[in-house]
Amino acid sequence: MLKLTKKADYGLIALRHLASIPTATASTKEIADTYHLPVPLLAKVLQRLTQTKILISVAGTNGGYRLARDASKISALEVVRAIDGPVILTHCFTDHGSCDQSDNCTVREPLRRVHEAILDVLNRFTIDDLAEPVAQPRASKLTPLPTPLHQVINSLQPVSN
Amino acid sequence: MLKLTKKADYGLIALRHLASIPTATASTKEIADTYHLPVPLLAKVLQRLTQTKILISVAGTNGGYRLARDASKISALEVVRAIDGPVILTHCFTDHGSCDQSDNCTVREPLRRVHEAILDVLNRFTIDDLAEPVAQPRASKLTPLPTPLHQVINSLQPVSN
DNA sequence: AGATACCGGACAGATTTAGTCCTGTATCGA
DNA sequence: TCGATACAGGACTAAATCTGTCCGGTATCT
Repeated sequence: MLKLTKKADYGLIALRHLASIPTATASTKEIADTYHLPVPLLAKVLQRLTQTKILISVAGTNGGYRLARDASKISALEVVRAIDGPVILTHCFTDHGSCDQSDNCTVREPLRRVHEAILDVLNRFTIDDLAEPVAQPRASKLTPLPTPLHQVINSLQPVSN
Repeated sequence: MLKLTKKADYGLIALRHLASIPTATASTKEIADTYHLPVPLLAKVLQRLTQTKILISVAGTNGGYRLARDASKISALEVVRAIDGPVILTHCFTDHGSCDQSDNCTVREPLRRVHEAILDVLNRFTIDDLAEPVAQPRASKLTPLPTPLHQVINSLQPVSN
């Protein structure tokens, strides 16, 4: 759980590809072949990205897709939403407003903050970031509950959905 | 996509409940009744939390569950992992090491960082935070791509899985 | 004992995701 | 103008996952 769908993966891979190649344009088949992705599925993903104004499609021979704007202006959040629909951490948010009839779902507000923090991470991450891996190795020690998250979360820019 | 399962929700609700009540102990039925949750399902969740040393179970009449340690020492990440299994942002990480045979899955490393940032958010968030909602209204304007995430992510504590 | 309550596996239904198929339309180039 | 290329998009199937139920079993308190 709490994972991206393969479609979202494929979308990010494709966008990164388009952001990296000199021609800036590639067809579904080209991209699918390069990364060994199922063509029809990738096609659908790219169509969706086109509908949501992230890609521009060019029909006909030598056609394909290209980014609708600069890679630094396309956030991972936008991509994920376009492909998978709205991001939902807890069911409370969407369903019928409140959990069951009782509004003693006391965790809702606190979870909203976690939710927003995660959205913020995705919102800040752009296709540009994907295209240029920093690739510096990092220490890998699990630090349990390091610093209070309150301030961290409170300082974040609100992001809906 | 990118959402918690209901089980994880239930677990968090139950833990928050236990952290809030004076007796510090409650049975499955009590909790389920309070929040209108399906008893057998919640039971399974609580069992899992017991297996993973987050809860302590007390059998017999007037038995139930209580937190195995202070609420401030139980992170949301730990809970989610206990209930839903490892958190996986991209399939690349887990599957067969590399996507397909080709290692041109160029997005893997960058996505790992997003992944870690999200884990970090969950890791810092504790049951304690759940129990004390700050409940201050916040401005809600979507700020697209505010600040470069590079430094933000680089400054985070590494968390595996 | 007997009632309460946890333990844990097996199982069924619903939902979501992954992937395929097929028909249609637009564009380029010969 | 014809034909190949490539996008558009709906319908459909299969697999995986999630949700929820049912059951017999064990521990503990009164």
